[in-house]
Amino acid sequence: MEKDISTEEKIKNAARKVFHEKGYGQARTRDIAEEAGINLALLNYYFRSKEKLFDIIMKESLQEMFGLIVNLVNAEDINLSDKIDMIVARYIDSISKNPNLPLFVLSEIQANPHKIIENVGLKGKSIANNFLFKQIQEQIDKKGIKGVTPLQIFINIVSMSIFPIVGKPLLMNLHAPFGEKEYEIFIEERKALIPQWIKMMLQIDE
Amino acid sequence: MEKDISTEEKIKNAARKVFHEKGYGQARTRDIAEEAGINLALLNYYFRSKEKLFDIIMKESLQEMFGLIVNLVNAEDINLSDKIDMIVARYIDSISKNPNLPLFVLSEIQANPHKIIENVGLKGKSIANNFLFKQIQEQIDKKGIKGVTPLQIFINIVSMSIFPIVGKPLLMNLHAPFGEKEYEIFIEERKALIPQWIKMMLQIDE
DNA sequence: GTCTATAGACTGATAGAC
DNA sequence: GTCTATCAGTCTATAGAC
Repeated sequence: MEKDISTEEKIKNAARKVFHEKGYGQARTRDIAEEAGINLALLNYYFRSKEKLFDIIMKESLQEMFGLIVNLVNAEDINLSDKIDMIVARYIDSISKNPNLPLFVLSEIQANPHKIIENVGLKGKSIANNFLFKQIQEQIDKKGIKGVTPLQIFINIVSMSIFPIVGKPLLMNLHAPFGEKEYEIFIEERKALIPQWIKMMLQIDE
Repeated sequence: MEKDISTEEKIKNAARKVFHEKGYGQARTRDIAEEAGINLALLNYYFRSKEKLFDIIMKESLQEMFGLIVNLVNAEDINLSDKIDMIVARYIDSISKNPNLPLFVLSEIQANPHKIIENVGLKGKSIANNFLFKQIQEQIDKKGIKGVTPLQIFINIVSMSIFPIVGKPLLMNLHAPFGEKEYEIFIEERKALIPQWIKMMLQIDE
């Protein structure tokens, strides 16, 4: 199935998988080479070093994690209620397909905050002053909700969507009996529940 | 300030710090020894190997993360509303003091699920059927709330409390201008807001 | 471009003196 | 118990053949 893609792409796919699973520290270039079905030397031929390969994967991973909802957040032709539905659905679907992504990004930043943020280009970008925040603020003002900011609501959306997926192994071991099937149902239920809860917080009536 | 504690304790404190920051893979035994102010050989004298030392720290970390609220969750003499307040406050305070803890635990489980769960004793324990879940279920039944389970609510409490602390570095870089001071206020606000939101979900009137 | 073989650096762990 | 010195293994990276 990966017959017609370039060697470079094969290595990147393998690197993404291994880095996401093990993290930079525990990932071995040999693992990546083996996973890609090529020789170790070839990895350095294409990417010069483990670190350079990592930087590329990290940059793409950040893109993957935030690019997901950037369009949605900034869209001016979608009303707040629909937008909440769509952000939750998109986050849960996307992270479910790539469950290691958030923990990879977050823990690498924790292990090496300066490097990731400076070298991989995250500096200066801001999520404040986007259209979604404006829509939330309008709703807060309209209903006279006290003490709530758009950022708080946004963090709630992200928290409630991502955390149960990030914590899947923990959840499946702590809440027995909880098999794959039960977990899937649990997440599917959340896809409907989270928007309801967010709208409750913002007093959006449907 | 650490004059009267044993060498063993000094090493454990150093190990906890280094492991929590860097994770197992990127932590070096030499870093731990230096942080503890002792020689590398002494680390192996007390703990035989990096892995054994890690297992001890991981066991304690899990204890730290869950032991926190076990008493609270099982307490039969605290009503649901107060319990929600206390769980949120305790989680936020404790994780704020030890912000690397959750990501350390979660990402090590991700990197090595079998090992952590089997070797470090997490198997068989269940959070279902505790008194908090019973209290939440009663409230759900009483109000006739549809489609919501105690587990969903519990995950919401944990998600909304932990995630903003875990994601602090990201948050502080993505939502400029956001300094230490602003972040502290943001978290302090959440301490009051999260219980309100949870009670909203459960239709608890105060 | 892709391989084998190996250099060179780092890391965990131990031997042995005190 | 604590140290210095060092080994043995592993890892990244490269040289060089094809």
